Amino acid sequence: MSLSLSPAMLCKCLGDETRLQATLLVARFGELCVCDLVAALDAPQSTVSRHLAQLRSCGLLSGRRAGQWVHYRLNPELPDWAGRVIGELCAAATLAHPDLIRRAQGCCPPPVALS
Amino acid sequence: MSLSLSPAMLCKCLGDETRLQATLLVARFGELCVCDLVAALDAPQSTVSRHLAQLRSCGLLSGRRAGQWVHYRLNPELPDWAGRVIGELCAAATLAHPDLIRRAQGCCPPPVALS
DNA sequence: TTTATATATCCGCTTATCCGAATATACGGA
DNA sequence: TCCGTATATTCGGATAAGCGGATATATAAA
Repeated sequence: MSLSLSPAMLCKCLGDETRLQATLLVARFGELCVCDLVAALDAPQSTVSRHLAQLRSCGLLSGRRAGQWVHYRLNPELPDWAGRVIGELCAAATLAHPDLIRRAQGCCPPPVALS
Repeated sequence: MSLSLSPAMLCKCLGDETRLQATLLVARFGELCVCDLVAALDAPQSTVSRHLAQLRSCGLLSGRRAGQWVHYRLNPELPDWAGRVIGELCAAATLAHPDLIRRAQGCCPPPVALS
C-alpha cells in the first residue's frame, strides 16, 4: 500500500522549525543518526527524539537501527510530489540558514555498507 | 523590500486544512472573494475571514477591495520557491479532493477589468 | 439617513501543541 | 551479568491555535 500522506499533513509536520530543519538535514545528508541531529539542532535529546517519532509516524522519515544508533532517512515510499516539495523547501532554507548544514557532523561510525 | 517568508512559516500557514484549501482555491481560480470561499469551504464566515487575515499577514495572499467585496489572490510578491511549493501542493490536493474545486462558484460579480 | 450586504474583529472557550526533566528501553562491551 | 551509551517514552505544565456567535466596520443603494 502506498503511504497516505495528505498535503495538509505534510505541511503541518514541516511547520515546526525543529522538524523542518531535521527533515532538511536528513534530506541533505541522506542519512543521519539522532545524536547528529541533537548536535546540529542544539536541542535536548528528548525534544529531537519526539519530533523524529512524529515525522516517522506521518511517514515522512524512516528509521533504521544500526547497533546502538538509529539512522533516519527520507522515507523511500514518499510520494513524488512530497519529494519535490521537500526539495524546494530544502533549497530555500539552505539559502536562509547556510550555517545549519555545517553543524551536522558524524558523532557515530559512518553507515558502512552491509556488504 | 522583498517579502520575508520563511519556509517554516509557509508550512505552518498551509498546515491547517482550511487555510490550505483556501490557498489552493485562490491559486486555482486566480481571484476569489470571501463569500466564494465561505461557500466552497462550507465554514462560518468568521472562521474563513480569520484564516484569510492570517494568510494575508504572512504575505501568502493579498486582498483587493472592490465595492462591498474583497478579492483575494496569491500575493504577487511571493518568492518563486513558494510559488513552486504551492503549485505542487495544489496538484496533489486536487487529486485528493477533486470535488473541492466544483464548490467554488461566483457569488459576487466577476472582477471586471478596471478599463 | 436608513437599510442591507460583505467583511473584519472581538470574545470566551476548548483543544492541540510544545517543552524538557525524568524515566524506561535497547544494545554492545567488559 | 553489569555498566555505559544511544534512543524512546512518559509526564505535568505552559503556551498557542482553532472555533464560532456576537458585534463592529465598510460600502452601496433606496
